[in-house]
Amino acid sequence: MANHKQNVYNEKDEQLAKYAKALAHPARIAILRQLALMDTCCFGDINCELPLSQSTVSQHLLELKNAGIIQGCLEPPKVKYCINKENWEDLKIIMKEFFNTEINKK
Amino acid sequence: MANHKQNVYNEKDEQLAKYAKALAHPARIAILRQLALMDTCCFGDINCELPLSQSTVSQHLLELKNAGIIQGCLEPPKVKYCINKENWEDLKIIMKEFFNTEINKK
DNA sequence: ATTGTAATTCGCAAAATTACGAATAATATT
DNA sequence: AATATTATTCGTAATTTTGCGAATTACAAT
Repeated sequence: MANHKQNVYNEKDEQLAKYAKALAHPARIAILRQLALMDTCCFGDINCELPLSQSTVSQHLLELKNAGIIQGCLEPPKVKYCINKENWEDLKIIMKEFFNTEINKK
Repeated sequence: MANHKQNVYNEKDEQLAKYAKALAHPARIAILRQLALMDTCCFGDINCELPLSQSTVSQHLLELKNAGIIQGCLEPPKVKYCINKENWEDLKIIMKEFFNTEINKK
C-alpha cells in the first residue's frame, strides 16, 4: 500500500522509453541497420528488404520519424531516408548513460 | 512490386527488439534504475515509487522478468527483486554493438 | 485457528500496435 | 492530357498493451 508518488515519471525515463518503443519491433531495427549501412536509401529499397506490405513499411518509417530517429527528404520521384544524426547521437548517449549505471554489488 | 524477403527477421534484430520492448515503458525504466541503485528491493519498495496500482506494477515486473532482465527471489514474506546480471550484460553488449555501427558519411 | 502482511493472479475495459488492401497524392515521362 | 512510378493515407480488423479493483495465494505472527 503506502503512498504512491502521484506525479508522472521523470523526463529522462520518458525519453528513454520513447526511444526504446521506437526500437521495439524487428522491422524497425532492420530499417535502422540498413540506413546505417547504405549511402542512399529510398522507400523502395527498404520495402524490398522487409516481409511486409508497402503500407505497413510506411507506418514503421513514420514511427521512426516521429521518434526523431530518422528523416525523409523528398527527392522526386523518390523519398530518400536517412538517420537523423543529431538525435541518433542523443539516443546513443541516453542509452550509454543508462547502461553504464553501476549495478549494486550482489 | 519487387520481391519481398519472404522469411522472418534475423535473430539479432528479434532479440534486440524484444529487449527494447521491455524497456519501452517509463515505469519499467524507473524500476530498472531503482534496482540498479538499491542494494535490496522488494515489491513494496518498487510499488511505492510508481504512480500505479499493485497489480499493474506486478505486471510490469513480470514483463521485465519474461524478458530476462530481472529476477525475483522469494524471501518470505517478501519477494526480493534484482537485475539478472548475466542477461543485463547480454543486453548491454547487444545495445552497444547496435549503436556502434558506423553511420554512412552524409 | 485466526489475523495480518506481501505479492500475484483474475476478469475486465480502454487504448495502442500491427497489418493489410484499396485509394489517393505527387511527380516524371510520354 | 494521359500514363507510369513512387510513396503515403484511409479504413478496417486482429492482437497486444496498459491499467484497475477484487479475489486469491503464501506465509508469519499471534
